[in-house]
Parts: sequence; structure tokens; C-alpha cells
Amino acid sequence: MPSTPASLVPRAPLTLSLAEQIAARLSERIVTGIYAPGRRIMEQAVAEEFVVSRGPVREALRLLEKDGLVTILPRRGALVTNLSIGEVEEIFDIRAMLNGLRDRLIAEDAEREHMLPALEAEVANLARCARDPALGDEYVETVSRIDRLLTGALGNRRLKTILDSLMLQTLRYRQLGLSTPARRKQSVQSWQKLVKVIREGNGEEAERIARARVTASRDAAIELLRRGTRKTAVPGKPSGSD
Amino acid sequence: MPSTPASLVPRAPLTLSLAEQIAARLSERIVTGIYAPGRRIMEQAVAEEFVVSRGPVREALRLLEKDGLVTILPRRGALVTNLSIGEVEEIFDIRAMLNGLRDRLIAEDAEREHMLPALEAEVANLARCARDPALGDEYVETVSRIDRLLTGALGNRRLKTILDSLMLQTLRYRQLGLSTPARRKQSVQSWQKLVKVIREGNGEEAERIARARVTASRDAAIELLRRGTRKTAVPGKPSGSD
DNA sequence: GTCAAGAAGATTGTTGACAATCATACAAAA
DNA sequence: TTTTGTATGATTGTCAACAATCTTCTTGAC
Repeated sequence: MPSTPASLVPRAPLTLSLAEQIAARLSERIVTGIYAPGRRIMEQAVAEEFVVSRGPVREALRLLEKDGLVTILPRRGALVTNLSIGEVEEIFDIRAMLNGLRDRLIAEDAEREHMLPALEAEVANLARCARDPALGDEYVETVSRIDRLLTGALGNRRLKTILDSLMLQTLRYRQLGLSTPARRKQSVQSWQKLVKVIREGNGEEAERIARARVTASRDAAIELLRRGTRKTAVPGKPSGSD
Repeated sequence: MPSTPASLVPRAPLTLSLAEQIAARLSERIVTGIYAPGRRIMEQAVAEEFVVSRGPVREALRLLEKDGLVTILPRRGALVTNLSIGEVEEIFDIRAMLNGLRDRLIAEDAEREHMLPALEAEVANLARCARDPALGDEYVETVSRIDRLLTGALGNRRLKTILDSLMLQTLRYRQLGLSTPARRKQSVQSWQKLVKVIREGNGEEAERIARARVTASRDAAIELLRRGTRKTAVPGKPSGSD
């Protein structure tokens, strides 16, 4: 997947600035895990690698900060953000609310007919993946596609920007909530219900369903994170009272 | 009011960088209306005014863009963002959801006792202002303080950042929704109910109340904006289908 | 009179060097 | 042994100049 940062999407399609190109490359490395959380990113090194000066690199790092992928500390530079369990929980909580708003707006949108066929096809695909435990990765991929489909259909540009950003940040944790066949079965039922109420134009119910699904996903992810007892240090935010 | 941009808050308290200082100054001018929506901000001019080079100015403009106060167009520079009615509506919709989340989290927070006295005092102040039609401005100011009080008490840093940013963007439109004594009376009742359910720890009801209040505020503001038929052009976003 | 092509000016994008600041290592004293 | 002070090296912050690009004005043809 390309996975361009949210902040790059609304800009000019042609002639991406150097900063944007560099941000896209770095973003890919962070999201795929090539750059591990906590890793320090130094301007000079990046500048030398891409054969540019430090100016565009600085700007690229600010773009990544805007997407929450790096944390910039004054006089100390940029670190790949490492989310604590609490912060993952926070992001899921926000997503629960805003995904609810998104799906309500879509269900109440008169133009929603245009995307219903694609949506239904993807959900059917989802059901297929849910039946076969071996298709776990494809399941997660399909959910991502559905999410992009819905967010992309959104007229509210600010909501779209925020959701894209939150999506990017939780990409690494998303699969956690869908790691068991039982969870996937629960998930696919939720999506099927959602499609149904969107078709009916029932915004309130769409919101309720979306919210319940993200909350369930959050609880499953948190549970697994706690079990795993991952490194949860938050680089650069020593004021945390965890 | 200082009105520092949201993005400046979590940074180092001492030794603000030049970019941050410039951003704070420009932010003040935009929020207070000295820089009108649609106005072009040119790097060289700002650099000369503050007697710095264009580097920090560039960075300051990116910070302001992060807060939604300016819109940066590739190869064309920065403009003070001018929100269309539709965009104001969008922001209010997002705020309705996230204010709901905020107040629910606060109502469910065991530590909420610490801020309840201050909150109750401010709401009492609010009731006083609501009785006197001449105190309209003070009413709006008090609502802003209450908002900051609640957002400041939030443990969820990401939610706080997003809310601060949305708050900054809608500052100019906020008073619109509170311009009539009738609306203020409605508003103060909502706040009183909110304090009550927060004290009781009733998160669900807190969410419902907050959401209803912001939605009502949105409808009132939109109504007035439509009546006023203000300039609603969105600089730099010609793709708008208004 | 209208439209198109081109030149001039203005503005942003990029660069490399310099200055300020911070982290680390080492040494000296308690 | 621990702590404090200092020096050194590394890294970010800032600057001024150059390059690329866009806008605007002028000129010319139809």
C-alpha cells in the first residue's frame, strides 16, 4: 500500500515538493516498521541519503509530526513516536467518536448510492475472509480498504484529514484487534449491519454500530498489548504521569 | 487573551524557538481579526518585520497551518484561512462529538473532584451574565474559560490537542451562537445540567448534554451566517462545490 | 476590441555555511 | 566511590544567497 501521510493528500497532485517526497518515503518506513519506535531520525543523515540539503528534511519531519508519526523535541530532533498503551487507547476513543460521525454522515448523505455497490462487494469479500482462518492478513487489508472507501466518500474535509491521520497512527495496532477468528466474525457481522443501515439511510444506527465496533476493537487491542507487555515508553514526553 | 496556538502548548516551556514566537504573534493577529480572512501572508515581509530570516518564518507558517489558521498553497504561499459556512458546520460537527467524549471522560474520571469547585464557580458566574443582556461579551468569555478548564483537565493529550485546534479555529464564530439572550439562557441551563451530572459521575448523560449544546450552538451560528450572507470564499480550495 | 504570446517582476523552494545549544566523556576533588 | 566541573564533539537553529516557478503587465496579431 502507498500509505501517503494524511497531510499530503489535499496538496497539489503534480510537482510534490522535496519535503513532501521525503515525508512520504520516511512515512512508509515508519508505518512498515523499518524505522522502529523510539528511533532517532537525524536531519543530516536523511539529507545525505536523499542528496538534498537539510531544509526540506526539516520540513518533512514537521509534516510527519503533524501526522503523529514522529515526535520533535526542541534542540534534540525527531524521534519515531512510540505510543504507550494509554495513548493507543486514547486514539481508539477518538476514532470511535469520529468513525461514528463519519458513518452517520454517510448514511444521511443522499449521494451514498454511488458507493454502495463497491462497499457491498468489499463486505462480501470480508465475509469470505472471515470464514477461512488462514486469510487473517487479507481480512485486515480488506477492512483497511473499506475504511478508506468510507472516509474517501466524506464531504467533510476536516473530518477526513483527522481520520486519515488517526488511521495512519494506529495502522500498526489495527490488526491486533482482529487477530482471532472470533473477533473477525464479530467484526464482519458489524460491517454487514452497517451496510444495511447505510442503505436504509439510518444515520443514528450507523453511528451506534461504528462506535461499538471501534470500541470492541480497542478493548481487544488493549488486552493484547497488556498481555504482550510491550515497550511502552513515550519518547520525549517525560511529563507523563503513567 | 494570550491565545497561543495548540501546537505550541506541549513544547518546551523555556526558550521558545524563533518560529514559535513568530507563530504566536501571527496567531494573535489572525484570531483577533487584524489579519482578515483571505489576506496573503508573505514570508519576506514577515521576516523583515521581525528582523529574522525567512527560515523561521516558513516554519511559523507551517505551525499556523497545523492549527488551521492559514492555508498554504504550493508555490503560492500562505493565506489566512477563510471558512465557508459549510466548513464552519463541519468543525462544529466534529466538536460536538469530541466535546461529548471530553465531558464523558471527565465525568468518569475519579480525579474530577479537584476541578469541580472552579467549574461550579464559573458556571455561577455564567448564570449571572445570562441574567443581564449587557454582559454578552463577558458571557462568551466565561464560556471560553469553562471550555479551557474542562479541556485542560483532560488526560487524553491527543484529544486535548485536537480540541484546542478546533477551538482556535471557531473562536471567531463562537459568539454567533450565543448572540441572543434566549440562546444564552438555553446555554446556561445546559452548563448547569452538565456540572450536575459530572458531579454525579454520569458519563453518558454528560456526553449527551455536551453534544446537544454544541449542536444547538452550531445551528444558531449557521443560521446567523446564512442571514448575514458573509463572504464565504475558501481561499485555495477552488474544488469546493458550494 | 479581444485574445495570445512573451518578458519582467515578485515570491516561494532550495542550498550550504555559520552560530547556539546540548549530550557525553573525562578528570579532579570531596 | 561519588559528585562536580570542564572540554569536546555532535546536532539543531538560523542565516543570506541562488534557483525555479508563478503572476502580471505589455506587446502584437487577428
